[in-house]
Amino acid sequence: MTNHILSGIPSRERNRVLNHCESVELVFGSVLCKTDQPYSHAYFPLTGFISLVTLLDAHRPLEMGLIGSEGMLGVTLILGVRKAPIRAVVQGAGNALRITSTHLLRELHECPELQRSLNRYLYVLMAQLSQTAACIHFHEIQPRLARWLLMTHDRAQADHFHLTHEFLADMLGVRRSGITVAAGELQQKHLIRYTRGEITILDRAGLEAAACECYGAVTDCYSKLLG
Amino acid sequence: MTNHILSGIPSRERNRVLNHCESVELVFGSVLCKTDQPYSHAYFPLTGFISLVTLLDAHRPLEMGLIGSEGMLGVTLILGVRKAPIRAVVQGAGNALRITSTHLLRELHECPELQRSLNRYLYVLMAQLSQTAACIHFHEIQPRLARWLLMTHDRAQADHFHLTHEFLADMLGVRRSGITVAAGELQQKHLIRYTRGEITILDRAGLEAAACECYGAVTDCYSKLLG
DNA sequence: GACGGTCTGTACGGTAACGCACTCAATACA
DNA sequence: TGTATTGAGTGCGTTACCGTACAGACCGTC
Repeated sequence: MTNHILSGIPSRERNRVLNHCESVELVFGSVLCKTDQPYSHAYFPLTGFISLVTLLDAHRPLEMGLIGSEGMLGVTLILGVRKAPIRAVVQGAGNALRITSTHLLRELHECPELQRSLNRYLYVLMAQLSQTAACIHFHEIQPRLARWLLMTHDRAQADHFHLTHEFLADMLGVRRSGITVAAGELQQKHLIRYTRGEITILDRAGLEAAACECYGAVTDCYSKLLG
Repeated sequence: MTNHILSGIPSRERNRVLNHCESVELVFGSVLCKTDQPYSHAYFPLTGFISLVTLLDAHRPLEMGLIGSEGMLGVTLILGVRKAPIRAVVQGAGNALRITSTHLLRELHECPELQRSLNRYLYVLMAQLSQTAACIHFHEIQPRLARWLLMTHDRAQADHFHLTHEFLADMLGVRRSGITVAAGELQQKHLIRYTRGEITILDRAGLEAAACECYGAVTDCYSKLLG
C-alpha cells in the first residue's frame, strides 16, 4: 500500500512531500494528462496503475510503459518542462497520492534524495522506452501479450484483473481479433483463464517462458537501478 | 561548425566546458558507447552525427534517434547514472568535441544554463523516442525511409552523403531488399538519386511530402524546446 | 423471459512485410 | 587485365499481420 519512490527517501523529505499530497482515486480509463499539455499534478500510484500511451494519427493507441507503485507519473517535471511528453491513462483502478507540479518542483530543491530517486527512475523509463520500441517492432503478438500481462500482474495486487480484448488491442496496437487468437493460445497452454474481460493468471512461470525476453530485460533494469 | 548546446549558453559557462573538451574525429561506424556500459565521454557533434541504436537478440539493429550539432551524446549523465541506456554509433563521419563524464558532471554544478539546456534536450529526446516507437510500428517502409533521409539531411551539411542500402536497412530494422524497393520508388519520383551508396537529395520538399508526419512532429518539438 | 449491449470466437481475402537466393554492375585490387 | 568484393536489382514462396464482417455467448435490465 505504499509508493516505492516515497518509501525509499528519508522521512524528513517524505513528510515534506506528503504535506502537499492529496489522496485520489484512479478511475479506470480516465486520462491524467495529454501529450503536449501541461501537467497539473504528478501522481504516486499506491494500488492503481497508469499506462503511458502514444497516439498517432488515425491508428489505434500504443502503450509505451506502465507506472505502478514503483514509480511516478510526471517524472519529466524534474527536467523543468511542465508539458507531458506522453498521454497517460488509468489502466488499473485504485488509488494514488498526487501533488501539484508547482509543489513538486518546489520540494525538489529541498529534497536531494527525492531528486536522486526521480533521476534514476527517469533513466529507467528511458531505457524501457527504447527496449519497448524494438520489442513492438520485432516481436510477435503472443509473446508481447504475455509480457504485457506479466507487467500488469506485477502492478496489480491480485492474480485476477479486468481487461477486455478490445482494451488489450489498444495497448499492443493491434486488432482486437489478433488478441483473441493470442489469448486463446495462452489459455490453451493453461497459462491464463479469462471470461468476458476477467483475466486470471494461472501459471506465472509459464507466462514468463511464453513472454519475450524484454520482460526480463526491463525488470532487471528496474531492480538494478531502483532496488 | 558549432554545437548548438554549447553556443546557446553564456560564454562564461561555455569557456568552462571548452576548457575540458578535446576535439575528436567521428569515424563512420565506430561505436561510441554500448548499452549498460559506462560512458567514458559525452560528445558534442560539430559536423559529424551519431545514431542511437537498439539491439535485440538476433534481430537487425533499429535506430531510435539521431544526434547532430543540435545535441549531445550522453545526456542521461545529467541524471547521475553513468551507464549508457542505448548503443551509439557514428553515422556521419565528421568531428566533435568531447568531455569526460567526470568533468561534465563537475561542470554541471557550476553551469546552470548548461544544466537547463541539457534538461530540455533530454526531454525532447524522450518525446522523440515514443513518437519513433509508434512510427516504427504503424508506418510503412517508404515514408519511414523518407523521414530518415530528411533527418540525416538536416544533420549532414550537404545534399549528398554516403549510405548503402544495407546500412539503411539496419537503421529501419528491415530487410536490405525492402530498402532497395522503397528507395527505388523515391528515386522514380525524382526525390533522390543514388549510386552505390552515394545518395543525393534532389527534392527536399517532395521528400517531406513523402515522409510520415513524424518528421514534422519531431522537428516541431525540437524547435519549440530548443529554439 | 424477451431485449439490447458487451465481449468473444472465427472466418475471409488482402498485403506488406519476411527469408532466401541469384544475377548483374561497379569498383577495388593484384 | 583478370579477379574478388561490394552494392543494387529482382523474384519466389511464406507469414504474420491487417480490415472487415458475422455469429454466438454472456450479461444486465426492463
